[in-house]
Amino acid sequence: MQYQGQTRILVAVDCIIFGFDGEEIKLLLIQRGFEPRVRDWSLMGGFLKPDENLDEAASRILYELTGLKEVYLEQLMSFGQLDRDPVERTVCVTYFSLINIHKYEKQITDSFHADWFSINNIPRLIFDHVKMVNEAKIKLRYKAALHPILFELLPEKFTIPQLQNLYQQVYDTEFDNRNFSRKLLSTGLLMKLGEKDKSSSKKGAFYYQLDKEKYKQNFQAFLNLIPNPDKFLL
Amino acid sequence: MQYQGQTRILVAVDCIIFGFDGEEIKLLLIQRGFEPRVRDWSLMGGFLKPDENLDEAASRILYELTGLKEVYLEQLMSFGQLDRDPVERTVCVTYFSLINIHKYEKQITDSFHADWFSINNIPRLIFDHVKMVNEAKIKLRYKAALHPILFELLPEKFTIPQLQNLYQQVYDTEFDNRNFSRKLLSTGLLMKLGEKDKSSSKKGAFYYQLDKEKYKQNFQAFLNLIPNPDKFLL
DNA sequence: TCAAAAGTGTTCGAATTACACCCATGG
DNA sequence: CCATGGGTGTAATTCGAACACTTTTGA
Repeated sequence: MQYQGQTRILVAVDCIIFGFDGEEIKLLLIQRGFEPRVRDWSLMGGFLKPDENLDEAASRILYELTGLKEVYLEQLMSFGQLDRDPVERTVCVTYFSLINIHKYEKQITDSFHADWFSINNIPRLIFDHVKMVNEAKIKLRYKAALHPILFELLPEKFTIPQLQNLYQQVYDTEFDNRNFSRKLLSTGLLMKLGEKDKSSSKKGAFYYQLDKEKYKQNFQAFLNLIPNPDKFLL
Repeated sequence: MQYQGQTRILVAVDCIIFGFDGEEIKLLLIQRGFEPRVRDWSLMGGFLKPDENLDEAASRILYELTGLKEVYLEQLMSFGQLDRDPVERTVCVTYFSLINIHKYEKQITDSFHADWFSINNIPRLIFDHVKMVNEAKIKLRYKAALHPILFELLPEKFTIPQLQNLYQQVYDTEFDNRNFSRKLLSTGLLMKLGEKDKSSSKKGAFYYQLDKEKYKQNFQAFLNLIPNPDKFLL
């Protein structure tokens, strides 16, 4: 049984994948392997299959192209401009993903002609992918101002200066390190480890780890790490 | 030219329409006119046509069923569970809308078997529409905690007690009226009128009006009207 | 005259900001 | 021994929460 007289349309799923290399926020892009616009850079995407729902499609696409499972993945929004794909009318549901860049294996990058690009230096993208990236950046700022999601971008063990740098990149500003670490530690979400990371200073910075339990429980809590958040939202 | 070997799918657009009658938050629902589940209550929706984009489809649907144009309409999210529509696989893009209930003409309600339901007393809905409504409620709380969108639910002229009541309904709590009006007026978004509304008290409450210019400019501003917002978000 | 809602100010405590110095270490 | 980044404490201020009384007027 079917609905009569209605038009069926291609549905695509595209993923905006963020990473952080310790210096900059990065975006994972692939070089398109088919026409039109072969070799142009593009978000990772694919068509929705008849036997999968939207979240499954996003996970599949992410897995096919990065080999990663169980990563942070959240629906962003849908795009349906008539001419957004020159080949054929396609409605696109986008997801944004935060991944630990170090878990991402290099060989996959190679085999799919994928590459990380600094968020501030994105190449020309196909279709309306730039608009998608911009929406994702806005949502990332929103969400990260209220929820501790940026931990998803870091390795298991990280230092406070690393984390501060990450926030500074996301909000494109500088924070006072004393206030930052005080607020951060006051959340009780972090556990200090014995080790130090000596890669970025002679003194070394202590590693911390997320308290997974509290992280899950407090996910809905405000993290008021960002002073004057209204400066940065939308 | 078309993409080969891909499945095309029905795309629907459903609208979650909020109103406020001065007492309660309401939801506009229609009685479905066709099988399956004829006469069951449903969100207003329709299928995406080949010549319209998503926003246009949502506006059209809203217009067809309420006669209203230029109302607050924002994409919520998309739903794609395999079995969400028993007739045929359908991906649904939802929008939520805030309308001034008094602008909504009664005759249209009648002709479409539509009706307003208190948000706290929603009838059984078809498919996954309850899930959609819940997502919309969450998003409404989020958005209204950061942006002055609830004015969209009120008439041109409104009183501060009315507005406070609206916020109290949205967040299902009570606010201190002294703090509320102080914060509200400090935004500079409101202009006091000479008239009073005497319908709800003997003393009467002054009408206010939005300063449209400032409203547009300050749309991105926090309205910290809600104490402890983290209690209410998500 | 009284009941019922509108309107207004102050005080207190907490939270946020601004700010400067010592520490540890590798070179 | 010194340059570099890591780490900590305090004072001043702002901001938000709590709280109670007066006003108006229709019934």
